[in-house]
Parts: sequence; C-alpha cells; structure tokens
Amino acid sequence: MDRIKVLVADDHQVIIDGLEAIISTIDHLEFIGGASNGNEVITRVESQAVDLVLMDINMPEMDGLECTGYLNKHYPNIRVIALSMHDNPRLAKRMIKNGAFGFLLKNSSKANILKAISEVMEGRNFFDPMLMSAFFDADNKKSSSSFSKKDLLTKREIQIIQLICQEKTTAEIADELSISTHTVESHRGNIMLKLELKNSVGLVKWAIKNEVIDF
Amino acid sequence: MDRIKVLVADDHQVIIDGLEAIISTIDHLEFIGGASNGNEVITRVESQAVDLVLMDINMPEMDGLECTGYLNKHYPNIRVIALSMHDNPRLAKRMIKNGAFGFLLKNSSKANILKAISEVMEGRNFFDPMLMSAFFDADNKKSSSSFSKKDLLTKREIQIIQLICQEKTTAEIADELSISTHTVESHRGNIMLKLELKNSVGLVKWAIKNEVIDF
DNA sequence: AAAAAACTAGCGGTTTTCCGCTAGACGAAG
DNA sequence: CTTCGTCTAGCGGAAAACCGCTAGTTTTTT
Repeated sequence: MDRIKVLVADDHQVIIDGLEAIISTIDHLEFIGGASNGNEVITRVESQAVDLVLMDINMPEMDGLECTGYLNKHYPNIRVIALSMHDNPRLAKRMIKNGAFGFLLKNSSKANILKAISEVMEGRNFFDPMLMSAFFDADNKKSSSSFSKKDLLTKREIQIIQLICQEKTTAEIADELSISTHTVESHRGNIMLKLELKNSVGLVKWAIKNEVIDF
Repeated sequence: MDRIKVLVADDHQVIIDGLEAIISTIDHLEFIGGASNGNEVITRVESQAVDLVLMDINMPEMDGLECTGYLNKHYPNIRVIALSMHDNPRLAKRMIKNGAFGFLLKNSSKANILKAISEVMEGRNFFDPMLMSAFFDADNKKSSSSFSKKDLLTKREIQIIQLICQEKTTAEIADELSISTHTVESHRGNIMLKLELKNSVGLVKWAIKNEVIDF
C-alpha cells in the first residue's frame, strides 16, 4: 500500500510545522505540504494527489467548514480531520455534517493524532476524547450546580408535564389518568406558576433541558 | 497498589458472566460479584469494599440511573461506568450527570472495556467510540441521506417556527414581522399541515430535532 | 410571457390553553 | 391533633391556538 499523503491546512505556520514533525515520524505517512486557507487547499488538491487533509476550522479566505464541504462534494475520496482550538461540540457537529471524518483538538497528544489518522483512513470516525468530555460536561455544570426548579414539582406534576409533552390535550390527559379535566388544568396552572413559564412551548423546552422527558 | 474491586450490575446473567471473563484476564482487576438490580448493588457496597461498578441502565427494582445517583451521593469514591445496549447520547448524558465516569455499549470490544476501566480509575472519562459516532451521525443521516420535511418549508415558515419556539404569540410575531395576525395564522396552519403536527408542542420538538432552532 | 410557488390577508367558528379563585379529602410531619 | 403539602374538583372568563376556506399580490421558475 502506498504511503498516505497528508496535507495540513492552518493559518499558523507553527501548527503546520508541529504536525509535519509528528507525521514525519511515521513511515507510511507522507507530509506533502501546508496550506494557510481553504483556497490554497483547493488549489493543492487540483494539482496533486491528496489522501487526507488535517483542516483547521478558523481560517481566512475560505474557512474549514466551507472547504470541507467543497472537498466532500468534489473529492469524496479525500478524508478530512477537523482541527480546532476549542472543544465545541456544536462546531464539531457541523464539521462532521460537512463531511469531516474526525475532530481533533490542537493540544491533543501525538498518540491521539496518529490514532485519529489511522482510524479515519480505515473509514471510521475519530473524536478527540477531550471533545467528548466537553460535550458531556457542558450540561453538568448548568444543571447540577445550582438548585433546580424541578425540585419544586410534585410527582403528579411531572407526570402531567410528560403527558403534555406527548402532545396530549387536557381532555386526553384527564381521561388517561382518570381524573377530571379541571384537575389537570389545576396542575397545569401550578406548573406554569412554579416554573414561571408563559406557555406550553416554554414547557416543552424546559422539560427537554431538564430531562423530564425522553428526547 | 491493591487490585481494583469490580462489581457488575445487570439483570442478565450472561452479561455478568461475560464481563467476569474479561475482567478475570487482568491481574490487577478483581471481579467481586454480580447484582441484578440497583438494590442489590446498594446492599453489596454496604457490606464490602467496592472500587468500580459496571452498571447497566435498564434494570428492574432500581434502575442504573437512580442507583448511580445514590452511589455518587453516599459513596463518592466508587467509580461507575454505565452499560447500555443503545447508543443513545442523551441517556449517556443523564448517566454522566448522575455521577458515572464512563459509558460503554454492551457490544463493545474487550479492549475498549479494559481501556474504559483504566481510564476511569485514573479519574478520566471514557466514552465508547460508537456512542460518539452515533451522536454525530444522528444528524448526518437525517439531513443528508433521506429527504427531510424541512425541505417542504419556505424561509418565511422557518422564520415563523423560530418565533413560535421563542414562546411568542401570534400577535407578537405579526407585530415583529409587520404583517397581519391572519398571515401568521396562515403560515402556522401551513406549517402544521406540512409537518403533520397536532399542536405547537409537537412543533417545538420537531424544530429541536431538526435543528431549526438553537437549543 | 406563462406558470408555479410563496407571501399576504381576510372571515367564521371551534377547541384548547391560560388565569385566578375557592375548597374538600387525604396522608405525612411536626 | 394540627398543620402542611398534595391531589382532587369546580367555576367563569379571556386569550390564544387551531381549522378550513377564499383570494389578491409578489416572487421565482420555467
């Protein structure tokens, strides 16, 4: 099998040099150059064979997002691994959506970088473990730290919320619980009051955020 | 350093046996038994020292979610790794929130399982790579491959949806867009028709799933 | 230029939600 | 035993959403 031709795209020369150093230590990897923006990447792949692009997301001229989308469309055989300073799951999601196979943080270990390359070249996805932690921790801090309005609610109220979120009407809920519609209305009112919500749209969003309903 | 005492909680004996086999191959791991539900886990940790629990999420009596929360509160030194059949990121999130340090799929490789144990015992998080793929792929499939009802909607309709999801009333939306309330109602009606939804509760959920609104 | 799609606006009517208030029954906690 | 919280139930009224239908104007596509 031929050596894997790797192109590094980043607007900071240091990053390119650093990755070159790492790539060069491995026999079956071949560093074929750097690009400082998306346009340069396009020019490069038009003139020479490229197997893999390590792509920074934040670049001038044409950013990593757009460039990855272009490559994915016109050169589907070229694999892309996204590079980013920030452990932002949303950003990662968008890159993956645009065709990237992996996501690496710039301060990732050499081992991780090489692992990512091999995984991706074998057709699998690879996501930086730090990114995962960031993704899962994100909500941790928001919900676990301070007190939650959820504690104000009774079991019955939680139950009513769940049914409302199943798109059921008051009448349907009353029927299902074998209580009167008045009671359901009463619960609904108390819920709105406790959670300081305006309408059921807000209620659904609250329920999802606080994981009162499966979603 | 002492051997790591591992307890496996799952309501299927096969799983317990399988994990015992894997654990037993490693010198510094000690399989100390199985539990078929959350209550048994509690009883166990009360009577003997436990370092790590591999915890199934779906169990009778007391499920993994609740049990993990309990352990986290009363036995903060006991590490928990969640086990699940399903690669559901939301479920994973909830387990992490309740104090689990890692998340493994039941069909994960032996290598992954051992990796998870070592990572978690060293205080880091570990998430099954398949889980990550599931998380990122989820939207891939929805948006790229098959058709989405989203394509049926016009820009204006998307805009209306976003405003509805901001808990705005028809009157407020009309005002903001400088159009009549009738027009907004008209759009709303068309949206409901196109998306085959019953009410605005369903609309919010659809909007979140299809990333029409930030969440 | 013609056709199609999108945006606009209106009307009448029904259903559902939202709001505020009262109040009895029941069990748990003090 | 009394108090508190919860669940239950009711009422009246206002606001908002939902439904179905028509129809003119503008924009886009063909």
